[in-house]
Amino acid sequence: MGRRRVEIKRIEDKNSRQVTFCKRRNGLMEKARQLSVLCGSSVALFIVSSTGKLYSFSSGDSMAKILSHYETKNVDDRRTLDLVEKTPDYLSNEELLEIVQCKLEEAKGDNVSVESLISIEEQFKKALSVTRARKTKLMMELVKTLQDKEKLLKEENKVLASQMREMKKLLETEDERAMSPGNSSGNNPPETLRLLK
Amino acid sequence: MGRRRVEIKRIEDKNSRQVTFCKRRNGLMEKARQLSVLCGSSVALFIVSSTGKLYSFSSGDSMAKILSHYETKNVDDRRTLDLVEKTPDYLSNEELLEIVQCKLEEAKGDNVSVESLISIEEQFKKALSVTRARKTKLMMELVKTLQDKEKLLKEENKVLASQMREMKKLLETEDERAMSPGNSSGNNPPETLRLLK
DNA sequence: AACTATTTATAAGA
DNA sequence: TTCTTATAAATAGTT
Repeated sequence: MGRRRVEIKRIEDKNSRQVTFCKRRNGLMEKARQLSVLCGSSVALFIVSSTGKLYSFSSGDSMAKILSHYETKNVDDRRTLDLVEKTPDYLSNEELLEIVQCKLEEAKGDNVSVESLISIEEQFKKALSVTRARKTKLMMELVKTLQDKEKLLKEENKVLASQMREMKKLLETEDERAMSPGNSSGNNPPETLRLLK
Repeated sequence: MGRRRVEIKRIEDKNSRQVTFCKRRNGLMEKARQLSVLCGSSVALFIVSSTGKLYSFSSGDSMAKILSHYETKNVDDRRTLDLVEKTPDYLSNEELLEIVQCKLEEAKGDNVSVESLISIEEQFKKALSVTRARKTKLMMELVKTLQDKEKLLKEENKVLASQMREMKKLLETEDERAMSPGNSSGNNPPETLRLLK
């Protein structure tokens, strides 16, 4: 949406990359806000520029709410995982074989054609494939969710840690002043300095 | 950007809210991806629908770079995941079939017995089973690791938060003292108290 | 930081 | 639901 169409690949020119980053970051944040308002959904967005600066948006009561959703989602995760655990696919082949052999046994006396049995086997295989694919997909999604979650928590951690540092600095500054009140460096007049802290 | 301008406020009609959610969620995810690619920035996006379903995007790379003390583990995760992704087990059945059929073709002119072919097939199946089992195990372990990591990070978070509360309390106490100097239970002289403000 | 020519996203309709 | 289309919005290149 500009003067010309742009390929989605890393912008090599440092300057225009910076400009684009700024523009699109703002756009993305605004879109995130709009989604959360329009649809009443919780949204958390973290952007780290290539220079390491963090920008974040989160809707309403923010991370706490989203994290509480995670709590409930964890239950779902467990359920999914249990389901997956109870589908030991390395047995399915043999099970399938067994079932087919069972059918074969049944058909011994009758005039069931080999062709129809082959077709049955193919059907079983197809069903197995589908199930297996679904299982893999589920697990991949679960892994992705967990990795994203990890990132979110790390970000939250980082934010907390930086707030901590700020506070510590504040406390230390006050301690220093308490120890040597006259020592404050600055171009501000003393009265202002006192008030500023 | 539609047939008419739309105010950014909660959509009351449940149905069109759902439709809008779906459309804008996709749009937002795509925008997030584009930003991360174009500008080489790390982006993490979490969306929770009003019905509680979680959608997330995160750029694969350098988020971890910034949080370097978790880096090595993350790299391992990625590697494992890549490995797993490159093992699409729902194709294996057909691949196996193909290989066996290939063998069958080869053996056409020769006097290879059906028995030996069956044995070859069984061997293939066994190998497949083992691979599949190993893959599942790997994924399960990865999921477990990630869940443990999540727990750990949450703990760390909790600790940080409580330390924060402690500090805040400390700061507030000092503010109070500053506001009413005569009331201080302190060993600090008045001059110091004034400075603490 | 502002300005537009364009592209892109999407609201409403089919 | 999915596709189509008219229009609003975002933004690439420019000033």
